[in-house]
Amino acid sequence: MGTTQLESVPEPKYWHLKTVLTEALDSEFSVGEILPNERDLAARFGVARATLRQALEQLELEGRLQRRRGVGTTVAPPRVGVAVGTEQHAWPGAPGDAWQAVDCTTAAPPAAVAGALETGRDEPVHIVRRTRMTHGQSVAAELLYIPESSVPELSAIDAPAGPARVRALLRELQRMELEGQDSAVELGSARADDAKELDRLPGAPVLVVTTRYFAEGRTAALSVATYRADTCRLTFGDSGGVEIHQDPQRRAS
Amino acid sequence: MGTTQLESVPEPKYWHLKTVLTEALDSEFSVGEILPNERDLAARFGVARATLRQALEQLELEGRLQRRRGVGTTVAPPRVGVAVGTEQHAWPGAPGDAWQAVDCTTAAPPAAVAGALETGRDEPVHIVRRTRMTHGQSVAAELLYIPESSVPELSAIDAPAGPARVRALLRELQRMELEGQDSAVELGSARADDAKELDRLPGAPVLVVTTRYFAEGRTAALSVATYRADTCRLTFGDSGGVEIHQDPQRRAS
DNA sequence: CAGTGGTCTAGACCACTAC
DNA sequence: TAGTGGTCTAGACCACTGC
Repeated sequence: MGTTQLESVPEPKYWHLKTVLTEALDSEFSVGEILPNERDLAARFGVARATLRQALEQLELEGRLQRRRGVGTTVAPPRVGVAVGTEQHAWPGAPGDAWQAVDCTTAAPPAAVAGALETGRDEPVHIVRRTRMTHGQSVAAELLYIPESSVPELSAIDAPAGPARVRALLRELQRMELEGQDSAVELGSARADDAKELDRLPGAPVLVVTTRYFAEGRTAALSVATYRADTCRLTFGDSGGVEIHQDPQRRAS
Repeated sequence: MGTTQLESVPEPKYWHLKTVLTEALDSEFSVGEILPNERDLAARFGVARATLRQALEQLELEGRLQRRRGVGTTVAPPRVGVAVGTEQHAWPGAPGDAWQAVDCTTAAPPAAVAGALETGRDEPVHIVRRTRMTHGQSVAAELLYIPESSVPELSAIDAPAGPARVRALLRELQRMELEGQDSAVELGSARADDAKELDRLPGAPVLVVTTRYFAEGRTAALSVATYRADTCRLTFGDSGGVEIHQDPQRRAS
């Protein structure tokens, strides 16, 4: 009765480790600095390497660390804010667009895309692959689906391949009046092709932003953009975003 | 020369396993169904349990599975779309608000919050804790920071504690004209208190939505909301969101 | 109580990077 | 070639759920 033992829950080691490392990162390391390797760190903390890795994985997920095979673990810079929802809507490819076209094909859409486009599974769509750069690093890869019926002029003349074709496609889109758009954000893991584009390993956590563009009473285009979750903070709305990390810890100064 | 050996890269086992399981989930299982336990599954696929778990973790991250200690692994329902960016901005607590207050304290703000509020580190803020329910399950936990200077009337009269105090606080806020708001979304991991609120383990992946509310030429309130990343799809914009998962796999029917 | 997922260990080997 | 992080194994024990 009345033992002083509160909190009988033993905190998992990797959780405690993460806390310790977080504090160390805040106080003793600066951005870009390389940490000791995993074997040394594990030994220093007296845990198995797998346990240490569990803590490192979480810190990487939170954007505090960056790990690269063959190189080492470094302290990551703060996440960059990337604007994904502007106040005034605009077609992809409009002036000021941050995206850069990579290539372009025409094929039958995946079932899920066909559903969102409310188009038949048989109607081919143009698929434009684009990437988005910020501060010299690529932060997102996008697949832009445009049904042939959205750009009827283009399919008739069979435009040239490559970048010229992309330009023609987007120019055709912009001739319509954009009636609205909406977006959704969810967590996903990078497919092999996206991972390559983003310089990450397959399965890396990404924020998937799906945007529908409405024109002429239907969905005229669909964009599926995958952003690096470790380095990006997606901003919506009036101004440039907020500088907050989820770090409501109070430090007794 | 010209060996047929393409793709000399050996695909990691857990990655292949994930693919196989994904296909099985699509074709052979229905929502809510329970999978065999991890030890059986690992044996069936001829891998160590840790390897199997790596695949399951990714599937849970993608919202395909739900795992609960002591119970088992079940097939998750599709993610629910939750609206976080309405076209017409509104104060927290406005009519139609999906949030429910839990409690309320007054304290010095964490340093990061003080920065975003552009208030002194010394000025106390009201901290309202709220939760958001959808379809009978809680999907988000929020901390709402309101500087005392944003609700001067309230601090003067020293309102009653509990829910009544929260109502008084939000009522005071709504007397100001909301001049704008902006939001940012980033990936995080659940703190212990949030995890408890969300019925998840600490460290579970969450989408952190940080919203600033502007009034009278400054930031009048700050909301930090953590959404369950496994079950939620955050929607912004005109209509109710998109029904797309990142699943551009084409099935040869 | 039996059965589940969660944590942890002490190894091993592989893929990649840089010198 | 040496050193890094990434994958994988075969165990063990713990915390939690439901009967």
